[in-house]
Amino acid sequence: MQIEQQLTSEIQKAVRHLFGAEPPDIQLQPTRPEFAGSHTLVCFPLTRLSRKSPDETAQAIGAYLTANVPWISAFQVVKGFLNISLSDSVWTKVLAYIFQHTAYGTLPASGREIMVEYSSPNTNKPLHLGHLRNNFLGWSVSEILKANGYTVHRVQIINDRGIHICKSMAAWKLFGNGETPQSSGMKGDHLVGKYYVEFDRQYKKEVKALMEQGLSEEEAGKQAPIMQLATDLLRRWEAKDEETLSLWRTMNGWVYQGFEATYRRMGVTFDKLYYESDTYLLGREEVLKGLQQGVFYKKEDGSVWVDLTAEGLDHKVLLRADGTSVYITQDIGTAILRFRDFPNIEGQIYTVGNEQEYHFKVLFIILRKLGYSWAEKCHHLSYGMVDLPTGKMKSREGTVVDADDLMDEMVKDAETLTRQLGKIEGLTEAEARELFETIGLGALKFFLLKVDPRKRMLFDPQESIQLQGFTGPFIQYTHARIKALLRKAAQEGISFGAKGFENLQKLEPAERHVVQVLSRYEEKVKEAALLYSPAIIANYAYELAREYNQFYQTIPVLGETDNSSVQFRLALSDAVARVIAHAMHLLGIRVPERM
RNA sequence: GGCUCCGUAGCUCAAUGGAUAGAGCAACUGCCUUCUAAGCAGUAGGUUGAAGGUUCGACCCCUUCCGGAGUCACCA
Repeated sequence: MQIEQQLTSEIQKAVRHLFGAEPPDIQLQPTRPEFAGSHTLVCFPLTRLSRKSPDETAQAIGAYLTANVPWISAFQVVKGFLNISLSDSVWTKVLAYIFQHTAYGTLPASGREIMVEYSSPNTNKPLHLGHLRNNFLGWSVSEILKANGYTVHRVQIINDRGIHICKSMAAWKLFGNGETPQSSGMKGDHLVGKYYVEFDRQYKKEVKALMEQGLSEEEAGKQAPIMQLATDLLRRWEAKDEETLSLWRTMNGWVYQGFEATYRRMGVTFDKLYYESDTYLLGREEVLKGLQQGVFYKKEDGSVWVDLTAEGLDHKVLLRADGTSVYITQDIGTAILRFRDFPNIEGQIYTVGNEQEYHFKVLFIILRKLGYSWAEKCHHLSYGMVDLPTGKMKSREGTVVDADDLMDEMVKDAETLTRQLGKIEGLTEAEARELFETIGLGALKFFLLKVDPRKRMLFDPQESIQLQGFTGPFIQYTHARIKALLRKAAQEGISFGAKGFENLQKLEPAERHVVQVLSRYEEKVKEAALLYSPAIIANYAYELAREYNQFYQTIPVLGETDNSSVQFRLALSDAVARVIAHAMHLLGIRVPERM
């Protein structure tokens, strides 16, 4: 895929020859569809060299190119823009290249290694819509980095200890009557989540009662018996009280079983799990070392701080007066531990909501101050919250869109529509189920990934998820359609290959357009990695599918009489199907053979 | 209040400083006797929050304001 480079070098030659000067950056961009041509040269920056108007400059370069470069067939000047048309033989060669490179879109291994963290849930409640965005993003960015030649290690840190799980434990002790996932038939994470909500309900009741007795809200909050039970459980946990540890292990075990089912359905996996209960004491040593090196300072009360005013930030506590760790201390320790576990990684990517931007800014500065050069390559993959029409999601109050429920609903919708359209004929029950799953999850993932990760997005359960238009199923459909076409070709005994169309001289505009979009794929894969943005891939996949559908709708493939054209169109279709499958794979979305 | 992010069609979202700001949904009109109509073609819908500035050229960069969100915890 070196058209761009070759074209650039020809333009540089032209500029040197015509204006006798070394050209600055050549600005090439795709030609807008309403004009003829595929590449557009922006001529304004060249006017300083040419000492001519933009139009005259463009005219001169265009004339030179068409006269001297055999594969440039035509040009057109529009208001300082030089639109360049390449001969169709270039495009047939491009297609031949893409068709023959089965790994098109996957860049060669770079030998570079990187870690991506995502998910990292608390264990007191099931996963919700926000986690879905997080997991799909983390997964997709990992795939995109792999396609860019990286070796990727996917990890998460499971926040399995702390007051939140103790709250669920407290409520379960009080109201659970020994309920288990088996006895209730509930998924483990949902069962534990139920008691988390139960805790909040009871807590509010108690606080209200205490306030009616004249206590302040703060005081009432502390004295509420159920809160005292929870903090007592936390104390016992830290003191390694066996009974408490046992309940903790049991309830976390329920949650993990539930999570596992959810992750499996989401199609998400991890290479290594870190548990906060193992890592929460880490970092203290590092901070003490930093204190000795004079990177940090100690206050009279014994607490340890870092001064970030030079970086335009504030002072930040790293160890409490009693010597215990805070959140960021743990993260310092965990980061260093991970670099010991994976010595070859050059950096870490943290998929965490944008409300923690300040935290990660501080974390990376501290790691740099401690002398870890890899801190430069640490990146907070920050994403915006998913809003509901009703406002913010609150786990405590149970006003969340549950991940399992949502996936169920999506798959059900997919099933309803698929049946309505009569598309399950000839499928076994198992195949049909798999198809509903593929479509439903494809719609959900695509919906969450097509938006720029940084942006806050709105999720309207009633209207947001569609199966038509700019959606995953639209792209899946295009893929299935091509597969049907290829099956039919095989049935009719038509085989095809790059040799079959090497002499094709003339292309239809619709054919040319599809090849042009195909030729941009690798650029997009690089760009997506650079920006950590699956949205770029999603938008590209949609553009490609749309372009192909236009072709498909207007140009016959198997009905064509000219054999070279049949060969070309089949190869084109095959290449589109493969690139769609590749792009969707980068998004973690499967594509069906039929739908 | 300081800092960060966001503000684009009725709604949800696009647009490496480049051409007449594009899609989908919703609304309206066409196209299944031809490879899958989850499709295609078309109509309508915009003072890109506002005002200045830089530039040959600004949704994009700078300044100020308006509106929204987040953060500034010895919670995680």
